[in-house]
Amino acid sequence: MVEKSLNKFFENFLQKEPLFINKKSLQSNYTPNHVPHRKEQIDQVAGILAPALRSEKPSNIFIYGKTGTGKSLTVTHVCKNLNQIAKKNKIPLKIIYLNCKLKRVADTEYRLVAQLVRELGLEVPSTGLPTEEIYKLFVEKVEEVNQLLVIILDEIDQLVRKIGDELLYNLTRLNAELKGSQISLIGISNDLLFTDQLDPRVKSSLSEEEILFPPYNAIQLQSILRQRSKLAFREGTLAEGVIEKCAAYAAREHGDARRALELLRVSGEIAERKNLPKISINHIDEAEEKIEKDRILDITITQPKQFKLALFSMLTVCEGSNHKIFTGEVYESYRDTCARCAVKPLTQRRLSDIIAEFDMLGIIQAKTISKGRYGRTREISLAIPLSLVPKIKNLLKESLNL
DNA sequence: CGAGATTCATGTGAAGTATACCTTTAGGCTTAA
DNA sequence: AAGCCTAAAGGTATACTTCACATGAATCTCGTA
Repeated sequence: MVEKSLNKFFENFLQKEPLFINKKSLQSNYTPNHVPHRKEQIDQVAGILAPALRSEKPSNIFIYGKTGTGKSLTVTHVCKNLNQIAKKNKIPLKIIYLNCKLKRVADTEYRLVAQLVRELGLEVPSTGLPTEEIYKLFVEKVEEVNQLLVIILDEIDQLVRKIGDELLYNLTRLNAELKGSQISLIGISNDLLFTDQLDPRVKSSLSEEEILFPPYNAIQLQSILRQRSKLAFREGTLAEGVIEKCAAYAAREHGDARRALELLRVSGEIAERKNLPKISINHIDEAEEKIEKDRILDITITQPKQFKLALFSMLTVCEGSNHKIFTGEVYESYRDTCARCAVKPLTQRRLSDIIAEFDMLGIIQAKTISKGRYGRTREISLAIPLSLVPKIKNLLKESLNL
């Protein structure tokens, strides 16, 4: 019985005209052949990197602009082309892209360099070696072939905020040790004021060239959406005004094109699931909710155990009280939670750091305040919709065996 | 009444510890000459 | 004697703990008007 209805469901699914022709073109890692409204920046990046084709070291580049202004896209687009030409003409050129905020991948100096070595095709242990040694391995591996190496460090601001700018200094200094090869760095930052916090030496060598990416305006966003949706959807799937609304939503958030595209894609998925032939304006609101929800759920389930416990405690305390909550309360609740699932609790010192990390992730907002006679603490409030709290708590409960 | 001292709860930095993993080295065993 | 394997020794990065000091405004204290 069940089998039969399931069969039918899949049959129907197959017969249905899909809304999407090519969903990939709306996903955030997609690189279109043509990048609109970024001609100037593309030319700049290309101009700076071009000497690589003559085996001269290109200047380091520092790129900044808000999220979704096409920074990564532009750079990968240029590099893709550069790589093709280099390959065709047998020019030794290697381009490595690294996202620095990935937890447990590139969030410390050791791990970042280790990751670089891995990209060059050499397995290295996750811990145990001196950082010096890792640098040495890296240099050796680079020197194996006389080549130019372009390293793209995305979201570099997050990394430096966490571990300082020494890493960048070391990287820029490596060129002095290299004989046949040379390294160029491309730093990408979402924080416009980031360079101010850098050591002047690092700053001057990292930003030999600087490129600013301004936000897209609503008109530009619309044209981007049109271009991509032509690839992604069957004709006539978009109701009147859908693109305009997506663009408007994204323009409201400092012209974030990534968000606009995501809105469109998720709207499409929602419509498809509902068996509707068209995407309507209402789906966009649903999509916005879903995106936010997915983002938060994704962050929560990928946290390490102690972080989950801490989050669970914060949610519990927040639920139970209507005022802003403080570190002390969270810690008490956290200890209870630990006791319930037989985990040895961390110290308050450590919890304090964990809370600060959640603040960075944007799950909560934490502000240190002084309550005068009653001490000093963090004032914590949730940065997620209240309606989501029970769902997250359940998820956490499950994964913690509570 | 107001200036300055006090106080509280926790932020925060530095140094120390536990753990998991790494390489090196020394000793013991086997093997081949 | 040379080669190979193994286990101990000695090293590192990372997550965490311990210790000690810093913070900063509400509250208290006490001198003065």
